[in-house]
Amino acid sequence: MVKEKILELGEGLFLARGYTGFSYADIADRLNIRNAAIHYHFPSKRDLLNTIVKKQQHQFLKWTDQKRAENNHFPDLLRQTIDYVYTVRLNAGHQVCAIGNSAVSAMILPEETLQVIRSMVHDIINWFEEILSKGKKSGSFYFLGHSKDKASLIAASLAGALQIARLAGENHFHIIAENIITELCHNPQQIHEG
Amino acid sequence: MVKEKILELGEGLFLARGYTGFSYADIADRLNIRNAAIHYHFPSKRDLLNTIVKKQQHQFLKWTDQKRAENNHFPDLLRQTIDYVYTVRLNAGHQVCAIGNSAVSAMILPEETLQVIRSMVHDIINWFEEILSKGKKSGSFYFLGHSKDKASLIAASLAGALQIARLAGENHFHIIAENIITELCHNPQQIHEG
DNA sequence: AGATATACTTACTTACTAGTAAGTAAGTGG
DNA sequence: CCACTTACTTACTAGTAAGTAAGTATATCT
Repeated sequence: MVKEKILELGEGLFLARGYTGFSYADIADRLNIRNAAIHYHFPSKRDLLNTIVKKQQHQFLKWTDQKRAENNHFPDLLRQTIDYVYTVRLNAGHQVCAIGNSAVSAMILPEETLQVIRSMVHDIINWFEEILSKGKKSGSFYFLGHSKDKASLIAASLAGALQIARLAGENHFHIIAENIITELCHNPQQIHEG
Repeated sequence: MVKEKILELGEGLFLARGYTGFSYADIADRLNIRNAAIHYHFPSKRDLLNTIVKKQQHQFLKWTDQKRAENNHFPDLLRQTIDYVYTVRLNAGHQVCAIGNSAVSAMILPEETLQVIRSMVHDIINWFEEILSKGKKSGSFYFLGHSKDKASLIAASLAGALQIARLAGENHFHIIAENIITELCHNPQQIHEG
């Protein structure tokens, strides 16, 4: 379906070049259709962007629901989340995540889209919080302070890591991600007990 | 001087709206001059952007040289760095840092500018590394792994924090920044000694 | 068979983009 | 005082942006 392909290409272009960095012509050229065909499916660029971010949010929420049911080991769940939300963007060729991207365009983005993005930020932080607090209780994770604060720190770190990786090399992302996981899984008592 | 004002406005607009998110007209309108006057000082938009990022890099390097000479307490130095590089952007009204911004525009930015940005990424990471390794030796900081890796984690976290703050509220930045500092300054031995 | 909906195309408009060419007023140097 | 520079302006061009109006082929419903 063409509509689906427009969405996929639009998503890729948005995450790779930002809202003002791509045009309907970019999508039309790649699909070998005319500019107006995109307007048929998405009357305005705002409509397109809105559909893209809503789709992303929906997919993320569906994914977390599924993972919750699977009842995985918490460090695995963290790793899987990093893969699903961030590493995918790294491998898709110079993309950054929707949050980083939207933050840059925030002043130009339509309010409707910003509301979706804002709720996505909370969805991601809440998901990390859920993993972290459960993982802390079960003894898999060790960290100071509130789970919520640690969750937003991790969300910020990974969004930033994706950007640094894009400028300074892929390995930066993997190093940062491993650092986050190692720190979380490290029991401070272990150093002084052995 | 007009040239200086163009640079200042250009910097603000770039950090607030991204490279493709502002035009010469935006600057011209604000300074009540004509579009062509900007072209007189900066023949192309690439020239303008290049001057902006080079200026930022120069200022940062000058700042770190000065701070090195002052011989501050390391946690204070970290705090001052966060203020100088990031909090300024937060207070300037919905800006993000040059790294986050450039990462989003990376595919459209001229190679010349990307080279400056890439070296800025290294400058910032190297500066954090310097503070961290010295602070660790002197007993102010406690962390696992290499200083270099921790430095890039902190640079990523703060860049991401600025973006999350822009979408979800200023307090997010301060919470994340405090979390980073608290964790670094926390001696794991202290929990089990008292 | 006729009406209607779907999924486009062609051809266009309006608005804005970066960038340029030519001219000018106000200084500066010899 | 004349040549030249600085720092612009006016007026433009070429290209691209989003968006629209009108037409068309194909499939579906009745």
